[in-house]
Amino acid sequence: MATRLFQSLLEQRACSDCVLKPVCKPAIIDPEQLERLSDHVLPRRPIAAGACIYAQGQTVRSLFVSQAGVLKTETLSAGGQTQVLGFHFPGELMGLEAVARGRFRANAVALEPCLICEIPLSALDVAASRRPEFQQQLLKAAGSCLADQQEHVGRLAMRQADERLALFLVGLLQRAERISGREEESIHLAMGRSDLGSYLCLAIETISRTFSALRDAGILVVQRRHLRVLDRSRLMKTVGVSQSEESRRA
Amino acid sequence: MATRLFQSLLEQRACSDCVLKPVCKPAIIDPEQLERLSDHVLPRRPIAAGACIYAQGQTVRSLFVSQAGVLKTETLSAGGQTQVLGFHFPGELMGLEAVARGRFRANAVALEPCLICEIPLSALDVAASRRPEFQQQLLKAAGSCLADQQEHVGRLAMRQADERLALFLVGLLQRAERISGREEESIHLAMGRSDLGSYLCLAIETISRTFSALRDAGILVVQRRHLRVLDRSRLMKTVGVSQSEESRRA
DNA sequence: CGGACCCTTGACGACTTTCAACGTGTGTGG
DNA sequence: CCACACACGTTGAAAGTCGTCAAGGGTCCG
Repeated sequence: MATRLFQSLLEQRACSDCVLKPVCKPAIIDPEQLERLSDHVLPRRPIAAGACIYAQGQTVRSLFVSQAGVLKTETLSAGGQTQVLGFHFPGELMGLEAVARGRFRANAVALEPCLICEIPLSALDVAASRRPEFQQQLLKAAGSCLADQQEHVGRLAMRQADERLALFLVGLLQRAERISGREEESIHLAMGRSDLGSYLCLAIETISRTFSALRDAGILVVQRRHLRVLDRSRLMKTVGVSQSEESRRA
Repeated sequence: MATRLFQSLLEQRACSDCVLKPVCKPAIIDPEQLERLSDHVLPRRPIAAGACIYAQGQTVRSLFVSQAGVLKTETLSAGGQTQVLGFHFPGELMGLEAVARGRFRANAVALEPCLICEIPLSALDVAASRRPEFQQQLLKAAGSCLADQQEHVGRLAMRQADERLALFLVGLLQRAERISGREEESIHLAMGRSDLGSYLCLAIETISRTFSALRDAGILVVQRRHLRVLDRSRLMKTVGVSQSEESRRA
């Protein structure tokens, strides 16, 4: 065990030269904390698209953060159907929901080639004992995950399909803009219609139709997984004001 | 600030005589940890039904655990509508989702008379610095919240209304049985149809109709908020096997 | 006893799902 | 280099479920 940690120390790369550093908002907010933690983060590991970084039922030994690339988490429900629980963008902590029971509750699958940082649970303890404030950071990261999940519930509560999808797209825009720091107008969807449908609890046909409706309305340009936002204000307005409500008011 | 903490120490009651102790699984798992923490938990406070223990937008200074009584958390969305995000049973940690941004994202409202434990964030720090393992407990509590929320997303993914409601009821049964330690057959709903509908993303009429359907099927006895489970196995079977699927197979 | 609130029930309409067929893009093999 | 297969995405038509509107019944409290 100690040898393993030692080995990881040998192989480590400092987080200070990690592209994640300015991005890693939810996972580790304070760059100073990052330095502390860097002693115990395993080296980043490249992951192929479609590969699994952890699987439902496995024992939890580490948490994960993507440095580059988007992942999805999905559970296999009783009926054998898969349910996409979330998408995880660079800098977002993964696996926390598993520590309570000690086993992963879902598969984490790379949607595109990824660079993954693995953080052994033992490293968290070490980091926390060295720097008590680190616990606060960790707690904030946990709170952030929880807040994300709650936001998703809020999305699902949007009754109409167009509201749900629009809210999701706005979220994507904002996440991308937080990273790049500038206003974005194009969106690349890392996930297919199938994953999107499962995530938003809509049939893939409904996803497709809703994209078409947004296209016909002149709000989006849709080319498979590449989107361009033509009318940002109307996209925002779609959230909370569904088509049916609009037509009812007219 | 220090005075305030000091005062809380004077008023404190030991968690060791807390009815929550054997119950407090998600919040603080190890009774020994409870002792540690007890030095810094504010005295329990009785809360009237309908009262608010924290409100959306307020600055977070403490986390909360109910000792007795169920609460709901709800957000006011842009449209002025409220969305129930969760129900919180005794022993479940509340407020964690707020620590990331520093402000509560929802109102926490008592559905019945409650006894609430308030845990100042500063107390968490103190407890963690005294006992490093406490961080693990806290992390598990956070993971537990996250897992609960994910389970709820899984519920919302159940397409049919009867599946969602049945899954919710099964969850209630299991929670009650975890606390009492014996098999329960009656359920008391702390929440009205309105909150239930918002939580499950269904109209209250649909909730009502679904209850009636379960009653007509001989699965439940429904008397307002008091339920009795007549046919547990068929209630379980309703989860994952909706009426329409059953009739389709027939 | 009246009123307010909560819950139930019915009818209708709208939205989404389902089933089915049809493009389109990509990759493999000839 | 082309042909084919396969996965992915789109579109159409029909059916079903749930939401909305409306009315009625039950319970608690003043």
